[in-house]
Amino acid sequence: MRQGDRLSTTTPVYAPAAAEDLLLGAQLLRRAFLETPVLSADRDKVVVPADSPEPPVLLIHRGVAYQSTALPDGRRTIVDILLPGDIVGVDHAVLRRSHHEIVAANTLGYRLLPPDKLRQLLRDPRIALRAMALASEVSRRTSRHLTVVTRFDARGRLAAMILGLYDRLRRQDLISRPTFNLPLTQEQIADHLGITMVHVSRTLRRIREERMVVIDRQVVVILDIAALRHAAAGLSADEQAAPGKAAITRPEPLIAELS
Amino acid sequence: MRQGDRLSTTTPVYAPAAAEDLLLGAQLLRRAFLETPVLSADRDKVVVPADSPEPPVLLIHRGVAYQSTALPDGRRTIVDILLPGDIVGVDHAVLRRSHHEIVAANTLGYRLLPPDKLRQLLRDPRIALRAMALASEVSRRTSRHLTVVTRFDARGRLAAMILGLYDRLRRQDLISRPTFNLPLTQEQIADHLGITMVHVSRTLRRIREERMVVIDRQVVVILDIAALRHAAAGLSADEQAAPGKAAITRPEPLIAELS
DNA sequence: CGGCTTTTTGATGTCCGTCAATCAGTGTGG
DNA sequence: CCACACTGATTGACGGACATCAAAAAGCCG
Repeated sequence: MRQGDRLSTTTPVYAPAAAEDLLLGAQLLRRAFLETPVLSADRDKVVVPADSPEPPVLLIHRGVAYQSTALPDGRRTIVDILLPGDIVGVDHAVLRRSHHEIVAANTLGYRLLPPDKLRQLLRDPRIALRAMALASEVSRRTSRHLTVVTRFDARGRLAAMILGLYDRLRRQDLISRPTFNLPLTQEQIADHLGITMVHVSRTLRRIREERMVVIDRQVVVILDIAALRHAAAGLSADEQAAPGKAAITRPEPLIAELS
Repeated sequence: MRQGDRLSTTTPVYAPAAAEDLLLGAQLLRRAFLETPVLSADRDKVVVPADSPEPPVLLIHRGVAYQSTALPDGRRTIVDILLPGDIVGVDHAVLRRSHHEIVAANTLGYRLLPPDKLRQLLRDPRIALRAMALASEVSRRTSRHLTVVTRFDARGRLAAMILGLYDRLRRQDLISRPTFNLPLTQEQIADHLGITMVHVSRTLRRIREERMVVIDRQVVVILDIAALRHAAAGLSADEQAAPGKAAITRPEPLIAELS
């Protein structure tokens, strides 16, 4: 199963009539990225500042980043978490300024495409379709997160977050077992879920005691994925990514590198 | 000031290099819509069901609609509120199924564009750019709303909602004074802001007593817009839409029809 | 070993949810 | 024209989930 299959069969969310073009568009866009060098950023480094003019599009190659917006009172919201393979900011093709800042959560490898280059690529309708699909995916993720944050308590939010990350990592073939690396501090998790750091800590303890998930030192181990899905119940369960109940053996995590 | 100017001067959010194409794309897309008949839906009518296959794109012509997702336990989240002039669902060009359902909040006039027709239009790079811009605008609104909902208390959320609607209506030239029609029940407002109906009622009373905003029977009258902006402080204040302090004279509201 | 960040835990308060009853407005039909 | 039903809004009492404040413990690194 290579890149192509993934798009058309494993995630059948796209219109059949557009599938072929989308596939080609994805390849073309990827090719354009591959002509750019892999850049690197350390933890907490701001890769794309907020309000930066002519913001680039980026492809996460390795590591984790997040998009955030700051409020004048010093608080912030982490709007989205970015994983290897994610393409962020396709809308930068049309925007004068970026809305969010993009920050490396750990050591990050990424590629940049300047916006005029992207605009040029978008002249190809297949790439344009692909860009729409990428934008749509982000938008779907955001609105899902919105639902989580408005309707779930801290436990449900945590469950939904972990499950969401797990499913995304699975879909990208970056992990095969229910355990992975999550390079976020509890404060960052708090800023993502709209609760306080203190409450994140307490809630983590709770779900650990429930033998649902163990999160220790940025390593996530899902113990009972059924319970996890139950706790995050009601979310469009995508497609059930894992067929059977996950019985973990040894925690041997870490997010793999993107090909 | 007609349609064109608005895009380039009144809302200078788009990249200069793309401005001209965006403008043309907007015109072309609009033209395509204008070839379709104006349909009509009554209050509470589901215009686009959730999960509907081959979902169309729509242009709101008159009235207000909202996008929502239901949870299995019967609760729902109203993700976005749609006003006259809004184009919703450009990502339906690539999706096999719609994510949200779209419901008329009051008597609604709208136009539909089937997805294959949109795909065909997207072959024109200018329209593709315009579609990206539309998607970007929705995404910006959603993430702003996410920030509001995660960081503000009920009073702040209400303030942000009212202010957001006010600014959008102003920008579309649908109102000129700080008063407008909001055809949502308190329960719908609650589902949008992630609080309960009961608490919406209490909070409305509170901001009324503070002489900030009066909302009675679906008519919103902003009494002190400075206080409102202060209560919703910290949001990217767009451009300050109203230059001076709004001193209302007579409440004479109602959302105008789109040309 | 300091000095730093990150996590943990306790005590206390509050915003908001839940439950429940009442009220106002609108429409319906006898 | 007045019951009647129905939806939407209002208000009170009470409890709980989460925030805040504060301090200490645990990692981490030079």
